[in-house]
Amino acid sequence: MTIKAKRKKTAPRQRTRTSVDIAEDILHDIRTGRLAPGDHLSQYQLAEMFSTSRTPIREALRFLEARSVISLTPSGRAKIKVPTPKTVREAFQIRAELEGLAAELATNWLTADELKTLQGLQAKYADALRSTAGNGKPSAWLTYNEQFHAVISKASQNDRLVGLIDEMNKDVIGIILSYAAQIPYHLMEENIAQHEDILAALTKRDSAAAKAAMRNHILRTTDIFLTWLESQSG
Amino acid sequence: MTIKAKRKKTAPRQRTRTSVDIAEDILHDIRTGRLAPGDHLSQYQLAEMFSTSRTPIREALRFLEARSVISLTPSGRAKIKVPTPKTVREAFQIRAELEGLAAELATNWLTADELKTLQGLQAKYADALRSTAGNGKPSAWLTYNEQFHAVISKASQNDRLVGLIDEMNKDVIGIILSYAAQIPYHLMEENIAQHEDILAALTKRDSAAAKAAMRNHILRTTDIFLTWLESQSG
DNA sequence: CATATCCAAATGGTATCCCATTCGATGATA
DNA sequence: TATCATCGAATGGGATACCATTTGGATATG
Repeated sequence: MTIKAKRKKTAPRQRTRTSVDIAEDILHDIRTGRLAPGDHLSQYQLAEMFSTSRTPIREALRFLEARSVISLTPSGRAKIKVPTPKTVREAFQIRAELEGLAAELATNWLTADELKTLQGLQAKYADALRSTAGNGKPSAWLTYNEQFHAVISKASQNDRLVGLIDEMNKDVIGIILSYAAQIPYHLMEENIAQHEDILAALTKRDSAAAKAAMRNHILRTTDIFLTWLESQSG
Repeated sequence: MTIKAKRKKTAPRQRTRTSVDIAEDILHDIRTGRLAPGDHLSQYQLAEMFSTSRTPIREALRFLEARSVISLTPSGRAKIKVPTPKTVREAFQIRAELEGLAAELATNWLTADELKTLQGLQAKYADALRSTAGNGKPSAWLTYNEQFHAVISKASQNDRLVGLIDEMNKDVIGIILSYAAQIPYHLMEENIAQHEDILAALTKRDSAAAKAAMRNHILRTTDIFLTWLESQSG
């Protein structure tokens, strides 16, 4: 009773949304490698894995299907989509456009505070990137990179755009970026300058330049990444 | 019996995917006005409406939630999102960028046949638009417009982009465009010239121009539409 | 060894229950 | 009369059990 009452006060509505939460959890498991692209997702296994019944699992799978994270075999089996060079390029092409637009719009809205935040993130990003030059350490700079992009995205003031970018990050890009930790430093180095370019354009309130810099940044990174990826597998 | 047997032969696998079909049906009902923005969707009512049980309905709702067609109240009630000038502008801003990219990419891939198709559609579009100058007839030209954009989108060869554009069309844009039949002709007239511009750029294989023309077209149309909409309600 | 057959597993859908929360109308009170 | 409290119906999320169908592999057979 007491516990129940307390729970009501501290977290009044944990009631709903579990199926969406499960979808997010699955996404997270994909990002962290617990579930791999190509894996088949059994509803029963998932139900056990998340200590729940099939009902919410099925809803979560629909959710992921709508997000095109999974595909269904003709028989209905859910399979985690496998990124190919083609789909990666497609996704990044779109992301370049979307984030370019975000940068363009953000130019009008970024506050002095946010610009300062971006500068701070950029400094930490560059530091982290340089300090991991040798070792293939996990992902210190990955976080700063994500935050850098997130601040700009949010500042676009276009909620739907923010949602779309976020969705793409969770769905595809994030999975891809998890490879990024393995890319040699010298290939990533130019990213620092690209972030500087973006920052400079934003500071000057030059929306066209900000857009161009952001597009260029993402497109270049795509090329670097795909070239590296091919050099690994080929 | 006979009918049932026949159905099994002609359409062997109507088995799966009904929940997604229901989602599409709901979308369709929204587009055609049977369901209106702001409506609350009761799982029980929908189940009855589609002669099915709650389970597929719930899955369909997740699907629509992932597509952000509906939003959930804190209690979990599904509500069809109501487009506001802000969200409309947001959606079209994104669409302008996405279709701009599609036009840019399509420049490299469009075949002579497709260009011819576009010219044909453009002629029919202009005709239909002019012939409905007076009366607020339903939507003869709407179809040609959709097809015109669809051909370009497909020609981008970026499947994910095609999916995104299609999704946006079904989710928001399509609903908005249903208003378009009511807009006076003189406001729509310049759309003909804009389509010409796009077509010209595509014919000249000028990807930058095609992109710019497409963006301009969509952005202008957004302004016209929103201005008109405000003049109606205000 | 190749092919045909059969069965277990998994899926989608249906039908009920159950519980917690929310909504709404009814009725009490200031 | 207006506001508030209350209680029951409606609704949503979840858990099970069951069924028909499809798939794919195991098994049997030529």
